[in-house]
Amino acid sequence: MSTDTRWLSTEESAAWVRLIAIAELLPGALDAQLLRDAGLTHFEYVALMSLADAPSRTMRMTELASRTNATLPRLSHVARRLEERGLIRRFPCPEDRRATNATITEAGLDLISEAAPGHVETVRASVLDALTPTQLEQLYEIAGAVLARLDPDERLTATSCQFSEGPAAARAG
Amino acid sequence: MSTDTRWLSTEESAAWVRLIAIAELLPGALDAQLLRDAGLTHFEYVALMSLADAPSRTMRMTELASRTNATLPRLSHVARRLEERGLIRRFPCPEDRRATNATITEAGLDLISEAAPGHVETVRASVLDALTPTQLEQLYEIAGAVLARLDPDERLTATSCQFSEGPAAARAG
DNA sequence: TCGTATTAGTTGTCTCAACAAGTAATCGCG
DNA sequence: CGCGATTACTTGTTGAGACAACTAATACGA
Repeated sequence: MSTDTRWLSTEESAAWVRLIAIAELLPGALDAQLLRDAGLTHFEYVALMSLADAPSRTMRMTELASRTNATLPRLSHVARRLEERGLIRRFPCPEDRRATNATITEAGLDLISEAAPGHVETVRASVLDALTPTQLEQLYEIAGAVLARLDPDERLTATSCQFSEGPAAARAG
Repeated sequence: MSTDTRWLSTEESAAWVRLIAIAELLPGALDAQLLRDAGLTHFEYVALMSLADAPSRTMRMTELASRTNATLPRLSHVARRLEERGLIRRFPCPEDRRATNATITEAGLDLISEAAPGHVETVRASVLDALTPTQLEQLYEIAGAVLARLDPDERLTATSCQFSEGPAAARAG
């Protein structure tokens, strides 16, 4: 019955409580702003951004699901809704006709281009602007160490560029 | 149209992507372990722990909702399910008969006592054991700075002791 | 080349959370 | 008092995600 549990020290408990509070609050804060200003959940925003950054603005459903930490059924439902709104298009993959490719449309690019500034502003206001440059570096290292446990094959962090002028640049291509 | 957006630098973007990946993955990891080993969601576990740590193991629904970042309707549904399972009990508050008090039962205390070691083990395996003592201290400071933005009145971090021998101690009381 | 296993996605079912509306008790002010 | 406003909570409805079952296409071994 393993009564030899290594309980948390005061320091560990305090840090953990704060981390879990962030994990609880952050998704809601991001969803709230994006839903209010662009009618998109954070998940939909990330999915659209991933497509915008992909070569030919196109990606396989499986690949997109992996990058966004979604199950394939979940992505399938979300993709149907985004397609109904005209933000993406789906078509069978020529090379492997089992597969489906998703492409972001012009309307989708328009939407994320409009949404990006407000989202970046929220990211700054809720997190980044609260940290010193030193803390930003520390956060990078700490989060890297944690993700080595939570996401060993780096599915979620493989995305090249989620911000800067990503969407606008994709636009020009 | 505010074209003067301060886009994220490379360092900011990298740290942000990692943080958001953690916020995405951590709740699922905690839910998975607790559901598998104790039949509880992480939310239910935190709610029960909050009650176990409260004076007389009792708390007002509104207070509990605030501490767990739940809306009152959500907590109401969850409390009904927990009550049906015999893990908590609800009764009208004597002082203010609009209010409802929730108390954790003996069965509830038993369950979280059994669940706590496995949960702590998961917390260690997924986060804490990946960090050096220095990084733990840095995480504490960083998370504090972020929560000053996300949770200004410290609703989520007000809980005294979520770990160590909290539940067992409450038991003796 | 036939048949089975595997891969890729979609669809259906159930559970849960968000939102809105409803109920009941208390407060506040004339 | 007494009546509207507020507070505390519950209930009903809608929508989204998890899981399992299903379809379709490909890979591969005999």
